[in-house]
Amino acid sequence: MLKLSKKADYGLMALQHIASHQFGDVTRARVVNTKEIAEEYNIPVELLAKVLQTLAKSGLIESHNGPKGGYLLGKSPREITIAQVLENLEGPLGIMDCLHEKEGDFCMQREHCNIRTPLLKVQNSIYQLLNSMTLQDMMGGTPLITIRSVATEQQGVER
Amino acid sequence: MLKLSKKADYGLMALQHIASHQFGDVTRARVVNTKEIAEEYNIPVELLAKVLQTLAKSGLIESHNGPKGGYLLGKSPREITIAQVLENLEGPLGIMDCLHEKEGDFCMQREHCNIRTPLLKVQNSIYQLLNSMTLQDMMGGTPLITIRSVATEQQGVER
DNA sequence: CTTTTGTACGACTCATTTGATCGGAGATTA
DNA sequence: TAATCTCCGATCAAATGAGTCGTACAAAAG
Repeated sequence: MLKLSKKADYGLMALQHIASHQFGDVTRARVVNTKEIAEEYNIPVELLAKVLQTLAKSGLIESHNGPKGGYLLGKSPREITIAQVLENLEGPLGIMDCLHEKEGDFCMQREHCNIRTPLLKVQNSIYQLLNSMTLQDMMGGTPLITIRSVATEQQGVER
Repeated sequence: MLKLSKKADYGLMALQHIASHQFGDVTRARVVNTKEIAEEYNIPVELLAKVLQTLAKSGLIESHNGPKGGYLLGKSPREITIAQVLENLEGPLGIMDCLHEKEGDFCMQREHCNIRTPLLKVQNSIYQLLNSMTLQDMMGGTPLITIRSVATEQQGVER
């Protein structure tokens, strides 16, 4: 129920990985390639490649072609929110079809629908939640060796 | 993305309908049957029937058999939350598989997963949101007040 | 300049989930 | 007691998503 798609999962993992390596050593930001990420997290390479291509197309990451190539973050980790990632990979998020449909394309129940208004509020709240959490916030919670330097210099999620 | 299933939609509509008719006249609570609801909202009768059966099995509504039979609310509208309805119809809600799996059934990425912790917080926030909104809030009476409290009460990740 | 290595990109196939349907069993009213 | 209306479990078809394959392109190495 309300489960995220694999593409979304893989995309978030990859972004976290790229961000960690890029900010672990700022002077010479490491370019990470698809194969490296795929092997690290046991993700099918071709599928991950497709995900990264989509993210690159939207500008969240930059692709560098050729040998020694790979991906680099396109924006600051503070500017990349979970909502952005999900929408880029899976289209606009809405808990109901009719909440983001165009005019004249109503669902069968629209006429007497009695749950549209309350669910719209729920949807907005969820979006606000996802849009308030950035990639930066996601880097603080996992004490990995490679990103320890990052964790010490900036604390992530505050509540 | 993050779309609710048809069963969930139909279930919420039906519950709202049942609650409205029962709440409108408490002394002789009207028993509404499947066909009536299906026609009102243009829902396939057989599918709606299945949804109502599931809800009845969990105790959220009571089924009365025979002619003049139908369904009745099993609990107070205040005690029925959206989260309860969704979980009864679609199983435990989790934005990721690994967040409610049993021991020894880890996903492939679990070993080096770097997004588990932050996403767990997101999931908890969403659950809290859905569990704080009741059927009472969804009824026509005073939707604005109750819903607004939910939106402001959301315990998201603030920065 | 040629070769080699690795990425980018599109189309395709397969599996899982979801939506919808059918026929039978049980219960209540007349 | 019989007829009618409902609940209920099992089954089938469609849609969505996960994953794969093969080709084209770009850059570093020889």
